[in-house]
Amino acid sequence: MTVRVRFAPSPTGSLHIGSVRTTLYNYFFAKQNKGTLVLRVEDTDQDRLVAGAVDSIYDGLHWMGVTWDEGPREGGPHAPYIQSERLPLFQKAAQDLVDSGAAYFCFCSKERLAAMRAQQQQRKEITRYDRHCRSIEPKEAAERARSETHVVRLKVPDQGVIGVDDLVYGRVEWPIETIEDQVLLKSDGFPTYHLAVVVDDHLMGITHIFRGEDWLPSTPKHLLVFQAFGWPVPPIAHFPNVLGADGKKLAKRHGATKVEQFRADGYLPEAMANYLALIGWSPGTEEEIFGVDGLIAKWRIDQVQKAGGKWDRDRLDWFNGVWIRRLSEQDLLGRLDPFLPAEWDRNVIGRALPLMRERMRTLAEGRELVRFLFTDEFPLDAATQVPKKKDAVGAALALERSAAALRETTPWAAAGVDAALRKVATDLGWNIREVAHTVRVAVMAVPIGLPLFESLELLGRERALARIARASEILGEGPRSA
RNA sequence: GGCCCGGUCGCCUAGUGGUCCAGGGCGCUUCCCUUUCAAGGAAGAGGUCAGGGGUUCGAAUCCCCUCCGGGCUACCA
Repeated sequence: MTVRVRFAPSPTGSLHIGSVRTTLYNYFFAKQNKGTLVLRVEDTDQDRLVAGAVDSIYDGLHWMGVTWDEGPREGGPHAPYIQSERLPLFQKAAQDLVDSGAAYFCFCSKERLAAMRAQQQQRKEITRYDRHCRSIEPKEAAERARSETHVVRLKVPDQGVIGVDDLVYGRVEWPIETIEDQVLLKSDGFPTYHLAVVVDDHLMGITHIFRGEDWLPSTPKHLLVFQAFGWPVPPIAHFPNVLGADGKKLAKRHGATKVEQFRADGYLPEAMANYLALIGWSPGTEEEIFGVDGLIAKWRIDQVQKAGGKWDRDRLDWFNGVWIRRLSEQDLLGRLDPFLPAEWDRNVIGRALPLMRERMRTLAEGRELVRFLFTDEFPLDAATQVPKKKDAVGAALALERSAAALRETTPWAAAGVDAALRKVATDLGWNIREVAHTVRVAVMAVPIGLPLFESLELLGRERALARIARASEILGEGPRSA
């Protein structure tokens, strides 16, 4: 049997990092089994639709390198792949269940339901539907359904136990009396999630149901629906949630949660996939740098963790740095490009690249590292120019001597700059670190960054001298203004 | 409240009865390298394996209880 798995996002916002992890696992499984991956858009809640959400799903997943075989834009043998375009299928399915006596029409108003729930809560009872409409004669119900607004509810058995052998969580069982007569078809004619997933997973020939842990509690509902139709239940697995630092499901308040945000911040898809895959899965070895191909080869569902994993930005940053360093210069330059202003000379960037790559954890950081090469407009602070244990007068002298030395340096290259500044240091009785510090701040504004000598080479003699001159002026003003 | 799931260093995790007085990675500390910062190298701190009872010659690993955390509990997905 060919493996067919699906990922079924709701277009209710831009692509969440947690959904990406789940999708990745589906993708790995499909690929390693030479199976088919299906994208199905579950837009059965018309109130929560967000424009552009499907674009976000496509953009985000494609950026990550995930591809699928069937979907809204790809088409396929089970089209359409958007649930709102499959309404007749769900309506027929619901009607079949009513006809077979497994489901019934319910005419209760939302107000009655709300009042009932409030009462139950007040009496500290379990809040669930009281099956008020379940006793209406089918004939009468069918008649009323013609004119009255109604929903279709599942007739849940009175008692018993229902369970699943989850591929990750193992055997999980629920007492049936804790499950209410679930709404299958809403009054607007749309199915609920619980009807739609079951019907579509069956119709689309899905062989393995993989989804996030938060769906585990509603699995018995789905089991009951499968049962009502008399359909076989495919193997099911739930994957542990991705959590925020506080242990709760990762959400907006925890910071960035959208793929596009990470993309915009300069994270590489390789790093995202690598990092994400390792939340909730481990190869069981000490290897941890994996490309997507490696993940496809190594990922195994029986190695998936049950406990949720917390999001750790530092670890992501580390993975990103690792992947940045693994890129060829050519490749890295290409990735950097969209992060750089168009007017920044790419040849200069290319020359700076070897200096940058070990210092940037994100592409955006890379941009900041070379900013000083392209703009003379940055704030200079006299105090930071002065090395520890030195004073402004000394720093001014160091700058003056450095400028003089650099004026003479030929050819204008890092090695010569190195030698020249070392000589200045010796003459001054300073440490080269101290001279470099002062010059660095004069030229780059901050005491950290790319190596100074190479940076000066890239900057060019004239601009370097101009900046040193400017810094000297500011240094001279320093004591007076202070 | 009810149902369900989970609980190994701050974080991601290895570990499925002995080779574990618990291993790796991130982060942290120190040192080396060094013009800064990184990267790289070396060393180190950090864990009553949630707690308590069992079972067993032997338990992080099996059983029970407790505690803590989380998810779900809609005509949301």
